[in-house]
Formats: sequence, C-alpha cells, structure tokens
Amino acid sequence: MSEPAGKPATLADVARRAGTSTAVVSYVINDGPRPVAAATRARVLAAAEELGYRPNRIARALRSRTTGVVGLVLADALNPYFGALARHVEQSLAGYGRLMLIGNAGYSAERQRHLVERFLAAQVDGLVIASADADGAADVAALARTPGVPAVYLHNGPATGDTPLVTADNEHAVRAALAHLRAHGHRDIAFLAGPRDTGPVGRRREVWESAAGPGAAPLRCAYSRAEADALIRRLAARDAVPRALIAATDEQAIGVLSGACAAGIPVPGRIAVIGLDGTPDSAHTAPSLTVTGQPLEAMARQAVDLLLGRAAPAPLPPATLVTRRSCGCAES
Amino acid sequence: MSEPAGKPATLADVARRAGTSTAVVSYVINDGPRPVAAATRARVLAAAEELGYRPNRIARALRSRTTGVVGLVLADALNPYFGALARHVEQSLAGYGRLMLIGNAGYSAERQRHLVERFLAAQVDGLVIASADADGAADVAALARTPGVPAVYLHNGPATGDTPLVTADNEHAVRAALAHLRAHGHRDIAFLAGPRDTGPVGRRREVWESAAGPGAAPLRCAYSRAEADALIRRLAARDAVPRALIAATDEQAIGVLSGACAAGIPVPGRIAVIGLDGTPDSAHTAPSLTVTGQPLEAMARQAVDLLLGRAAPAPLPPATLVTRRSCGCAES
DNA sequence: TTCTCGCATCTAAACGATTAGATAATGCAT
DNA sequence: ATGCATTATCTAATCGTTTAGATGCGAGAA
Repeated sequence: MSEPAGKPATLADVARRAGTSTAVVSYVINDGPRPVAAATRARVLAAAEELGYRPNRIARALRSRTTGVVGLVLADALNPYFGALARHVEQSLAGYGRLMLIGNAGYSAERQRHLVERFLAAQVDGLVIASADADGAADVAALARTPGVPAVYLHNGPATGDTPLVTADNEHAVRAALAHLRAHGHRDIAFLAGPRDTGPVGRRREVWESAAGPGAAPLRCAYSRAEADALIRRLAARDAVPRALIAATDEQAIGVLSGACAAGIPVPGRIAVIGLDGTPDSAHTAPSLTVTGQPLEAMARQAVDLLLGRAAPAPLPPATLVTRRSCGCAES
Repeated sequence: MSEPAGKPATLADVARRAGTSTAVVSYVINDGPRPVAAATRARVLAAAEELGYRPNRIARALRSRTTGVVGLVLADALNPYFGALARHVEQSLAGYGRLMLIGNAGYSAERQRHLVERFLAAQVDGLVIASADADGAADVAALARTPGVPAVYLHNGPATGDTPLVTADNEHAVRAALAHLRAHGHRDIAFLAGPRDTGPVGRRREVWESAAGPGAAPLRCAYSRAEADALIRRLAARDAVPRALIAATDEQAIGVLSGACAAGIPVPGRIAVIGLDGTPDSAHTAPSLTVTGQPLEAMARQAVDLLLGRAAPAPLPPATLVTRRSCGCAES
C-alpha cells in the first residue's frame, strides 16, 4: 500500500526499513549486478511495497546516464500518415518501457534542428527521425551523432551511412498502383509529387517517370490537402484534369478528392485517384480512397527495435493494394 | 564554438576555465538567486561559450525537483481535433521552454491511468488532460493530485474542483449550428452524439435536446469516422436518413460524409451536415464541411498558461460558424 | 585607526540513485 | 585450529547541479 502522502519514499527509506544498506535495495530493485540472498530480497520487497516506493528516474538517469526517453522528430503531426506512425512508435516504445518525447517540425528544416537540440538537451537515449525529405533527416542525424545518441530514420532518409533507415517498399507500391489503373483501362496516368522528394520516397516519382516514358513531368505541390485541393481547382479551370492520378501521399490524394468535388469533377468517373500511403483516414473519404497500404505498424516497430538494438533488420511486409472506390472499383 | 567532442563540459569545467567557483557559474547561467559582478559574469559567459557548455537538465532536475517537461494525456492522437490541440499545446509549451511528453489513451480509461502513472514516474512538472469524457479526466487529475502535480483539463472535464478546465463555448456553437440549419429551412435536425458525453461537451447534446423538444433522442456512435460511416449506411438501408444533422465532432461528421457518399446519398441535397469542432481537416472534405470553429490555438495557449501559472483565465474567442458546402451554402 | 556593513565569492552539503572495492561470515580442505 | 574460497552485505564515491552559510574584502562611519 502506498503511504498517505508525505514525501515520496527513497531508496534509503526502504533500506532503513528493511534493515539493509541502500546497495542491496538497489540490487533487488534492478535484479542488480550482484546477487542478494532470498530472505533479504523478500524483506526488501516487503519494505518497498509498504512504503509505496517508486524509484526516482531522475536520480537514476543522472547516475546511469540513460533516461529511458526516446525523441521522435516528426515532419508534420497533423498529417495522419505521420500521426499514425507516431502512435505506433509510441506503442512500440511503451513495450520496452520507454517514454516518447514528440516534436513537430512542420516540414521546416530549421524547426527540425531546433527540436533535436532540445531533445539532446533533454538527454534522450535515442532519436527516431520521421522526416519528409531525406536531406533534412541527414542533417538531424549528424547533429545527434556528435554526442553519440543513436538515431533511426523512419519514413525517409539517406540510405548511406551508419544510421539505419526503415521505409516501405516504395517502388512496389507505385508499380502496383500503375498496374491497377492500367487494368481499369487508363493509359495516361499523372503523378502528383511533393515539393522536394529526395531519398527513397523520391523513388515513388522516379518509378512513375520511368514507366511514363521520357519527358514525363509530375505535378507537384506541398504535402497538404489544401495545396492539392487548390491545384486540382486550377487544373479544372483550364480543363487540364488528368483521367487518372497517383498521389505520392494520401494527404495530397484527399486534397484532390475535395478539390475535385468542389470543381464538380466526378471521382472516379472523370478522374481516378490512388494514394500511396494507406492511412486510416483513406477508408473514410468521399469517395473512399484506393491506396497502397504501407505496413505502418511493422515499420514503426522495426525502427524502434533497430534503435534499441533489440532485433536484426527483418524484411517488412509489402505494401498491399487496397481497392476502394476512387480508382473505379466497386465498394468492397 | 563547441569543442570537437570529448565528454560534454560540466559546470565545474566552466568554473575552472573562468577561474571561479561552480556557484557563480550557476548564478550566471540562471540569472541565479545571487548577483554576480559584471566582469565575472562576462568571463563565465565566455568560458561557457568556448567550452560549448550545455547545462545537464537531469542533474538540474534532480537538484531542483523540476524537469521542464509537461505530460499531455490525449484521448486519441489520430483524431485531428486532438492532434491539432496537441500541436498547439506543444507550441505553447515550447514558448516557455518546456518539453512535452505525449501519451495516447485511445479513449480507454485504463490506458489513460497507465499513461499518467508513467508520466508521474517521469516526474513531469504538470499534466494537460485532453480527455473525451469528463469522468475519465477527473480520475486522472485525482491521480496527479496525490504527488502534488498540477493539472489542467483541456477539451472536456468536470467543472468542479480545483483543477481548471479550458473548453470552448459549446452551447453557443450548437445554437449557431441550429440557427444556420433553420435558416436553410430545416425543421427536423438530428444530432449525432458520442457514446458517453459527460461534462461540458455533453452540453452540446443537451442544448440540442432542449431545442428539439421533449422526447428527442440523439443518434449515437463512437468518435470515429468508421462508426459514423457505418451508422449512416445502416440508416440509409432503412431509409431513415435525416434531412439535416449536427455531429458532435468533426470526426463523426466526416464519417457521415463518407457513409453518405458510399450509400449514394447526396450532401447537402438529401442531408445537410454540420460538425462542431472546426478541425483543419474539415476544409478539405467532399463536400467541404460546415463547422463551428473552436479557437483551438487559444484554448491550448490558455491551458498552458493556466498550468504554468502565467496568466489569469481570460475569456476565449467564441466559436464562429464557418459556412462551407455540406450545409447547403455555396463554396465561399 | 577600528568597527561595521554589503557585496562578491567560495565551500560544501544536498538531491536519490548506482556500483566498485572493502569487509564480514560461512564452508571446506588441510 | 588455520587458511582460502565463496557468498552476502556494507561503505562510500560518483553523476552535475543548486543554494544556504561561511569568508574575504573594501568603503564609509565612528
């Protein structure tokens, strides 16, 4: 039972009550580096229980130089793709008893650096970097390397170097989307890319480019619903809306849907749309969005495992095409 | 300039270099409790700069019993309403140099308690509780009160007691929505409530009930797009879709939009819809969603100010009706 | 000149844990 | 009985700050 209140019990309090030194108490609490006699262990445990002892993580952190906190640098917390990723990272970390500090960079490299500085100041044990573009992510990892804090890139990042990168099979996703739209009879398939798509996520566009033939240029806009929405309206105004479109992200795809609706352009009748992320949101749009579903949970788990050195890099499940209505399929 | 690497510089290092004691260095760094001669201060600052000194927050926390970290308990990080709230809370906290620990409870009281335990173990300086239902929030605040950690309810919570509550003007929002739908000629206006709407957010439903007259029962479903989507499809199957509907949350309203689309029910032609949150997402749905926009940023800022004791409770800006297409208005 | 203030600094004790090294207690072989 | 491992425990240094109390010093008052 926990004591009424007073000051919280310390190791020394427990030791006193159990009639031992603080050392043995510590050994018991941590299954410490040294063994403790069974009888003593029992007394200590009882004393700790009676006092409602909770180890002071701060003191522990000071002495052992590890905080049990991991920082997550997020490109955009309001983008459901990153939001879902964040939730899964948090859960995986919780599974290892780690807490997560979260920082939202709003796609700004500046803010991203700032966040990392603050995370490092807070002595995080590691960093998960979920950045939209690979270069910004590299910057951040370099920052972390100086004080020797391990890092992992999550969704995008440079493949080179010692910082591991966990990303979906972007190429397969695009090929699946292309194949599906072709099966619907589409010949000309447009691609909506992000403003700066470096790294593996840029492969999405590259794969499309090589499939679309030489000279094909993607549409581009920021990774936001608002921009994609506005883009489609502009296209509609000059009657330049493509018959089929793959959006690099669900966020953009959803903007396309709303823009098309506002401009009176039927989806999928006049334009078929596929998103490449597979966020939870995509199931509940009007019309429902066909996507290539990335294994978000597996990705998050793997990133955490890698960061904590708990598991070797295993192959991720592939992105699977989830057919819904925006591509022209019937509701499933 | 920061030193190449080595071990990070400590207070003692700076003191040695500046030829002073650690005490004065501390006084300088913190504009400490005691004054320091201008010349000395300059030397200390120079030494700190040269060594790239960064205070060790852990040690500081141990000694001064304050961590500079605030925990945010979130009902559902994937709900854009809470997501936006979280982002604003983070920004406000950053303005005061505080870091934010985030925890996602997934609407579960159990997980909520769990999170708070872990936050308290991490010695947070305070707790912002953004819970969907008031009772769960009260639980959590009680937990925090034991070790004397201050807390603030953000979106919903019990109005009683010493824990402050920051919430929008829910009643005004509903009245505005009702008035607007009536102006569109609607007489029978349905209401889609959450599963357990206690506290001020429950007022949304209550206001509707008193306006709708005795015996009026709201529709109910979980705060998720999926459930609202499914609900509308069921209603459509037995031809029971209302002509106008106010959804307690945007999340539900968006689900209604997608369910209606799937069931072939035109919005706003056959059913007019208004959401009561005003999330960023609501601007980019198909059709665009009319909402009563809550002052999310102001709410977050006020919660943080209250928590940190920086400001007196000021009146929040009112929720303003943002007319878009789902209610029958033309695109603005 | 001597005594007092005040100011600028210094010394050293916390904060609450971890853990290497010293010490005590036991068993066993001699 | 004596010595030597082995095991169980204790002592105390340490992590990097903060801050109350002690100290030193120069200026003004007597």
